[in-house]
Amino acid sequence: MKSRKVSLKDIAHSAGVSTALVSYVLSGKEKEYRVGLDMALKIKAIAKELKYQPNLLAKGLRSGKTYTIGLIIADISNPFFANIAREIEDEAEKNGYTVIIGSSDENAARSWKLMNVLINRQVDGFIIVSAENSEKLVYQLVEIGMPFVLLDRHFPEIQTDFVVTNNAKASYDACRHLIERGYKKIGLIAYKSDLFHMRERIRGYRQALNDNRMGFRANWLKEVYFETIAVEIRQAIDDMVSAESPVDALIFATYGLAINGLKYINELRLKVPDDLGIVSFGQAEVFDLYYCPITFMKQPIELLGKTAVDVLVKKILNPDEEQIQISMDATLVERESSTART
Amino acid sequence: MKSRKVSLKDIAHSAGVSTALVSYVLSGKEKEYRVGLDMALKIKAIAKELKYQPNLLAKGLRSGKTYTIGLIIADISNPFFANIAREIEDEAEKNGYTVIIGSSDENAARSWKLMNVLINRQVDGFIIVSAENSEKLVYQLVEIGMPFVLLDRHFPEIQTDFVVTNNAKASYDACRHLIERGYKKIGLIAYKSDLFHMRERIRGYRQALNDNRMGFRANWLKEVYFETIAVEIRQAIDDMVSAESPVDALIFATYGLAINGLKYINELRLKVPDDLGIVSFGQAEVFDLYYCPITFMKQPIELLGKTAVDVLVKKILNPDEEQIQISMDATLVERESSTART
DNA sequence: CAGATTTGTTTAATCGATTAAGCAATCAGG
DNA sequence: CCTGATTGCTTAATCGATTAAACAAATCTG
Repeated sequence: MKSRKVSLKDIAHSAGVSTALVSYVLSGKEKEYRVGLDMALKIKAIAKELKYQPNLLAKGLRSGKTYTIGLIIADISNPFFANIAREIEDEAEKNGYTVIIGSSDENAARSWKLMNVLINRQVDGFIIVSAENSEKLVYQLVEIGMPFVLLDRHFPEIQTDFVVTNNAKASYDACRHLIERGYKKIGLIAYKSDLFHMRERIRGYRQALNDNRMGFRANWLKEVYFETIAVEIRQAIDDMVSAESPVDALIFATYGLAINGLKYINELRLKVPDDLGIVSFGQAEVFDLYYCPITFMKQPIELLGKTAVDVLVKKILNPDEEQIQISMDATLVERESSTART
Repeated sequence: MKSRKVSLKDIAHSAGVSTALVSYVLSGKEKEYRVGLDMALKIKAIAKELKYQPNLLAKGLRSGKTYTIGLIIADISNPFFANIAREIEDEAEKNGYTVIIGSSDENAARSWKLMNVLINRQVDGFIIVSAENSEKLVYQLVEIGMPFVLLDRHFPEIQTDFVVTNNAKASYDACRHLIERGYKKIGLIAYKSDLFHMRERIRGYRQALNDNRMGFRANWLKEVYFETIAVEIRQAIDDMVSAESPVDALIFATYGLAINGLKYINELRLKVPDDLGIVSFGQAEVFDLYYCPITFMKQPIELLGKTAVDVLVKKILNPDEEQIQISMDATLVERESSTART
């Protein structure tokens, strides 16, 4: 049963030739190394008969290329990341690469550990959705000359390749949309974070309010900690709706915030959009199936994933390629949760 | 910038000793191979200073162990699989293993291709959520003596290790629950599939109807093709609700069916649970946030994932371990979508 | 037909680690 | 002081592939 693995040597032996010849033939270099036609055929036949499968470890060790991409994301069980992972997987396969995914839990230490495991496995490059305070990773990758692309989030003060959404604009558009629909007191719930994409989502919102001469109150903008989201978001919403000047619309800066927020809004029996208009970031089936389908900023997930892979592959093939920085627009998908105020 | 990688040889050179010694020390075998204490310390110090990182390809090549698990699932962007992948990832890490995930798209050919890529990468074992008609994979793995565990689905006619949910019971419980709540004409929408878990879900449903002397009509049981789910499910539901004897409750056999079905039910403006009681398999945020939270059969995702890894690791360590076949119960989580009929 | 060229194949080093076997030097015991 | 055990380290083979260099035989050239 346990038929030992078939190696080049076995084929060579069976054909009565050296392993070199077998290698030449099976790696398609028969012309280049002028292998005899009949011998080439014979070797191919034997390889097929023995069901030869190359050992990619050996290949990688020798060649220094593993055709493997390390993907570090926050959490594969978050649909945004799961979807993007799927796109990356598919695009990578098209390019002959395999993807190894790791979840960082938005935790810099875990990211660091993951990165090292993957480096030791000799991945050819990284696609990274950065966790907070993980600049160190980026510097490390630069230092060892490892190709990488930041996805979805980047550090503006560090020069790197990246593929991201234009978050300030997305947030601006979300807010402006609510304004146009007649909402007057628009709140935003975001994560408490120094990550640029989150700062941008906050900035875009503030900007839209300003540009449209809308009022703003401190309790309309809430930043909650990722780790304690469940409790904090309740306080945040309580505060936003019960204040002397309660919000009439809410923007959720991420999918996770929306899920937690909507659950509590349901508990409070607030009706969307009559009591509260909603626009959210992220995307998932839940936005369609909510009793009042949720207006959301649709990020170009497919394109983000595909582009990240393409950029990375380009970088792997030519590390001296000049820096590639791509920012894509999100599009607003209007549903009933932001129906016009009368 | 591109500081070449540090190898054992570099450390050996820097310490003025042979690579063997370095290897002994860094792999913690200093006692066993009686390395001098001061030399051991010196080597460790140099390794740390040079920031030595072992090349896992070389290690794997030499030792025949890569501490890598191949995970083949239907689709990482399906929350059920994403969640289970996450559990597997975490449990694998605890055991010192890295996971490589591939999505098969419920496609046997793609599964086969994926399996081979992973075999070539010398994974130590597989966790597989089988696609239809992929018995061949199982036979292949058995033949080459590769440890593996089937997850979520298994082939009853093939003796393998597996970790699954007791689907007949789950389905039975789902149906009985609806019966107990006073529903009289209960339908089931499943996938058209020979996969055992799907047959079992259908069987459990039929059994529950029988045991409770409930009526049954052919148009209450629909099987739709995975590939054409979006159109087919509309026909199916049309047929089920508009027949001369329309259903008053519906069981969705999977998450994907539920999503598509609920969308159409919304379109039809059918009210849950008044027009239609619902129980679904699968699990996701959407069940909580639907206007009428959905009663569902909660599979023990965490335990399924964890157990699959544990079983696989056991098999890897001791391939002659006797067969491990584990079936776990799903629990019914009651929400408003199956509120009692008056 | 001698020398140059081409053709077809082998030899052996290499990637980075592991590990069995071997070899000095030191030490203990008689 | 000799013998045998112990300690500390080195040598070299190995995992499975790649590939530069060498080599022998066949073919060409003038």
